[in-house]
Amino acid sequence: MPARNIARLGYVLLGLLQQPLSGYDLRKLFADTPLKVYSDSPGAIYPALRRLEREALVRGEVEKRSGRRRRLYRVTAAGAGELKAWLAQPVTRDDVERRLDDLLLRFSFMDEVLGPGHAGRFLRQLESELDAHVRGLHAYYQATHRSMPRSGRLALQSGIMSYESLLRWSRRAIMAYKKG
Amino acid sequence: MPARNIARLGYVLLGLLQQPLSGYDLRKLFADTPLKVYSDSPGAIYPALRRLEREALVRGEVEKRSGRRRRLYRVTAAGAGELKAWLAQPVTRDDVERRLDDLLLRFSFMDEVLGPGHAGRFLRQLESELDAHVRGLHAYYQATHRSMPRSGRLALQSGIMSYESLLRWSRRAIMAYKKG
DNA sequence: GATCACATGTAAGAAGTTACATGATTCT
DNA sequence: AGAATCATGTAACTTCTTACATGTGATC
Repeated sequence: MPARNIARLGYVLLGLLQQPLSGYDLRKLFADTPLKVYSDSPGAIYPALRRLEREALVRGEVEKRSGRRRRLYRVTAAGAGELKAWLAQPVTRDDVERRLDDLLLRFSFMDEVLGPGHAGRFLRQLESELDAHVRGLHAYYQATHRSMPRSGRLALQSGIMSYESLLRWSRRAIMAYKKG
Repeated sequence: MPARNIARLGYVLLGLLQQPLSGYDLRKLFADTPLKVYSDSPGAIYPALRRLEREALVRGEVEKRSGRRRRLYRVTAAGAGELKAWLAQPVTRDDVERRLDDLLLRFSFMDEVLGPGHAGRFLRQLESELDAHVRGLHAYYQATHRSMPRSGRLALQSGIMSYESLLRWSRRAIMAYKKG
């Protein structure tokens, strides 16, 4: 029943629309906050909202009051279900290796949407996959670093350090969830 | 004269083709090494190689010997020029905020293609922009963390920590280049 | 009155995804 | 002989980018 094709931006929108917002509000979020990684271009956001509306995952209504006309979007029950299904997916090795940003994005919505219990489970899965991946990266480094140019070697080190930093974060976050 | 439209994958290919490789070789690199972040799908790689060849940035020749026929690609002088122009761009705040992966990718090719002097300058620019961005993130955190749900706050912390980790890396890398 | 911020859209094109398709060679 | 791997490609579809377009309300 779920398994619609929703692009990453679609999930970002579903997550942010926990409170009703207009396309313009969303653009400002993408322009002014650390959500900058997502495009604030109208050519991305308005069509994405229309797609979600076509699938009945959000519903937009023109707001009457307050001067300018603007279309306020709200998540429907179906939309909330799609978001939950996305958030509830297990953490795979492939996610860690190729879609790390998605994992953090999912986590950022998790407390509000699925509750702290699920966020804790997610973090433990993440920690385990990160740990395994870091080991793999170290092995790869050991096997190859001698034959790499200096900047390539340093770039690989930066990738490893960045995964290690996220691993430390995940452990701290697990502690934060244990404390309640 | 440069300023052709080359997608990220195009630059990855130009960088890797410092040594002659086939499309299949490239796919294996993307499948088996930390370059996994790039797609190993034939529907991405073969068309990308053809585009580069159409622009005369690479040249592919069918290798005769050794059983199977395979098309080995080499970078042309024009291709090397495009790669250098891309690598030589200054590090901007926008790069740091929205295209961090590109910056690391560029750095990984820099030593071989532009030499250590340029790599050192790049690192100093990167360190400066990262430092400024980390300050901005801290300010944003201070201003907003009280009104965020726990998982959102933790996700933001992870972003900040990851930039801080890269900042520390950049300082270490600068030292490595000073030592020669 | 002009300019800026608000607010929403469309069109053309680039590039990636998934899935399918094909054939050669090597291995068991 | 059959399976796995090598090796290259295409087609349909989705989504994003860039650029253009339009109009309103608020501010100087």
